[in-house]
Amino acid sequence: MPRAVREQQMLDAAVRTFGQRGYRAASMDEIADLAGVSKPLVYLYLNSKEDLFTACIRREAQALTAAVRAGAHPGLPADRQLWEGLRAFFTHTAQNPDGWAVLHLQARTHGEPFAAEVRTMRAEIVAFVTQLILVAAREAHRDPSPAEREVAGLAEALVGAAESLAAWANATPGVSAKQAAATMMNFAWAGLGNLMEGRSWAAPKS
Amino acid sequence: MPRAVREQQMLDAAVRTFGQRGYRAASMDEIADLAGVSKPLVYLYLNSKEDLFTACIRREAQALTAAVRAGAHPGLPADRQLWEGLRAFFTHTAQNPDGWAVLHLQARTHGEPFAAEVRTMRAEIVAFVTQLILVAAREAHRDPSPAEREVAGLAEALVGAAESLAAWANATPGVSAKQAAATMMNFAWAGLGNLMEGRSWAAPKS
Amino acid sequence: MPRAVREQQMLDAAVRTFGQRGYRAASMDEIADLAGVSKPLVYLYLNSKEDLFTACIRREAQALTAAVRAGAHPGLPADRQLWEGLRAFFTHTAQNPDGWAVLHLQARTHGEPFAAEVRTMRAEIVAFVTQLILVAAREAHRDPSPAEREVAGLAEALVGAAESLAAWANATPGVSAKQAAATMMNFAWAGLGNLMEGRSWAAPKS
Amino acid sequence: MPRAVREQQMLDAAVRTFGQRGYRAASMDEIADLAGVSKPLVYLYLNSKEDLFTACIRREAQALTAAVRAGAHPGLPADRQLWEGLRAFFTHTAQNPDGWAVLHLQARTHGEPFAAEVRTMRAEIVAFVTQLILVAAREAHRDPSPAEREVAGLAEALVGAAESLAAWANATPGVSAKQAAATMMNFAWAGLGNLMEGRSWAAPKS
DNA sequence: GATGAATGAGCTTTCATTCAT
DNA sequence: TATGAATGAAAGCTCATTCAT
Repeated sequence: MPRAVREQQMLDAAVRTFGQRGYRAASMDEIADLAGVSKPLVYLYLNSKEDLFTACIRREAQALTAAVRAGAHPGLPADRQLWEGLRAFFTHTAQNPDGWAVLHLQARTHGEPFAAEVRTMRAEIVAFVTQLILVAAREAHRDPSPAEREVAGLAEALVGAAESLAAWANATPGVSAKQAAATMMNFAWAGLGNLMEGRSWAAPKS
Repeated sequence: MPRAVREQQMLDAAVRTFGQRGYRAASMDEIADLAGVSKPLVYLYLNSKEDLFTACIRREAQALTAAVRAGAHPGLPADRQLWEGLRAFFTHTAQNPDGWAVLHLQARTHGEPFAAEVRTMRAEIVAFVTQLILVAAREAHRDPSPAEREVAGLAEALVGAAESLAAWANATPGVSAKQAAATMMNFAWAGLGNLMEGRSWAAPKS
Repeated sequence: MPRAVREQQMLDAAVRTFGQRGYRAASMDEIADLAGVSKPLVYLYLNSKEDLFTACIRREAQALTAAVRAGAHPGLPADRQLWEGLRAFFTHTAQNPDGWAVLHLQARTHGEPFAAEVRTMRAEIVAFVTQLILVAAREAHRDPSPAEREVAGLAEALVGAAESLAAWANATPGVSAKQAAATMMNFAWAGLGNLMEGRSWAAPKS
Repeated sequence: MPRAVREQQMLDAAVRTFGQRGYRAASMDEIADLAGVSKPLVYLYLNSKEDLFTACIRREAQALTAAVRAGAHPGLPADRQLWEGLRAFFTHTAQNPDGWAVLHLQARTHGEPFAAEVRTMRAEIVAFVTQLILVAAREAHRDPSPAEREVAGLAEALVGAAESLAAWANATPGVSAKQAAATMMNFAWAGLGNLMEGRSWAAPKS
């Protein structure tokens, strides 16, 4: 059996095991068994548990960002792009729960080589959202364009809200990807709209 | 040294170790060392690694919800309550990064006895926010009051956004708890305001 | 509470725990708890686990040999003495199962300081039986008296058979001490009787 | 080195260690050392200390019963079968003192998973002896055949006596298996002979 | 006379990793 | 390309034992 195929089988088994058991609790034995190969072969192809986990994170991160970008076509208006991106995100996470668990839970929880990997992916998504917000600001002829830090914070909040809703949608029966995306839009777009118009909530002086 | 004091020392050490290393990677040896006691004493007082971790989660969850509730005084108008609750939340998480890591990352990542513990706490906070939204709807004389599922989704999104911002604020130098709270309010309040007035973003057909 | 009384309570607890759990599996914690005292007191009175176990063995050995000797009055004819000794033996072991477990199982199984203690007791009983056999030989005017080694072997066999029957009687409902003793007499006395008369089973050559 | 061979080496080491130290006092470290392998290999092949001990018991029980049955050929008259069985028994126990210690002392002393294993083997031997006694009764044209419970008790006593003599023969220099068997026959056969003829020792009315 | 507080040492078990083939 | 055989290192947990009071 060709190496590339075997490797994908191993990564499949690893994502499933890491996603369900966690990085430390997953054993190379179990992964090799699930992949239907012997342990030395896993080491031959993927070097070490650390490298294997990193490979899982990379593959799943790639798949997720690809899905989101594929949803949001550059030509559309900003709100439509956001809407499509969110739908793609919720759909992908619902269909790849183990991959999502690896990215959202496991990779961030197990320290440095891995957290960085996820930060990179997350930064990419946050950058995508940020740019969307700036496009929207331009579309609304907002002048001057909003402060960078403010936009960064909003993008973070938006992504965090989406992540949280993904978990909620997965756990709550009867909530579809589309509904989750609609909730996100309702929640976020108005707040962003206010930003466009330069209004903001007035913090009390306390 | 009296038992109660020692127990708190142990919990301090455990929260720090679990927060930084994760549940599996943290060793009882390291925790005992950090607490300045021998391992058997940790077992004598706290029974097992599992029980110790659970005790950490409970203590930190209690502290966090107490802080949030102490911030939001029931007499105030809803937006003010939300604002104060958010400030308390960001302040607490900034001051207890290890405790926050235990609750937000570790406890959710390491399976069933622990995840349930955090779900309980999170449900409490989500319920608190939900009720705040409903109060706001009443204050705005919204009629009929919004659908339960819709409110639940928004509360989830709001809490998720706040969790995400907490991590961002901790990691980004120069972002204060107050600023994080302001970002949250800007992000969320207008969206909620739209909800109050019955408006919503129109999802495209497809 | 006077020391002597406390000590007996501790020995009671220890015999029970050692008898049921075994020497290694019994923990000083459990013994102290069962005795209703704190662990340091057990050490103050009985020094160490080894000494405590030895004290248990001695007390139970003493009680058992005393019971057997009390049954067999020196004045009676030899068969009657044997009969009474056996009855006393089966009665005592049935009434003190934990003590009997300590002597018969635990003490012999856990190596040298302890096995010697039981060998001493057993030697005493074997000597008693041996002497009984010799008395019987004299009563039967057997001349010359039987070889020492032969008698020793028979006594060993008799004691072993009795020990085995004790376990069987304890485990089989409806078998009384008296019935066990009768079985022993039927089994043993005739064999001994043959010995008295100088007859023996002819081993085939080969 | 092939697995089957290694496993036997491990069992050899384990029988020796368990026989001399006892189940609890024997450490897996010592067993692995004595077998000339590392500890993980012992676990890989034999699972756990409990399983290892059980495997020892089973192997030794099998070997002992096989030896006894191989000695007593079904065609012979009952007394001759008994004689040969006893010789085989004493020979085997003398040649495998550690295995005999495992069966006779350790397995019975350390509680339930193990004691049952030995009870099974012992029941098999007692059944064999019982059947021998019944055959003898038939050979002697005894009518009616003796009561079941009586025979069971006698078989228990006989086996117990043999077990005890085995220990004695092992501990007393200069006592051969043949001599031990002769002592047993002298002790037991006459008693059984009385049984055959319906005679019994008359218990005093107390 | 009695105990709460504390520990050094040791145990069973698991796991990532590597040879030799 | 693929694996059966093997291990160093470490982790969770328990226990007999001792102070200080």
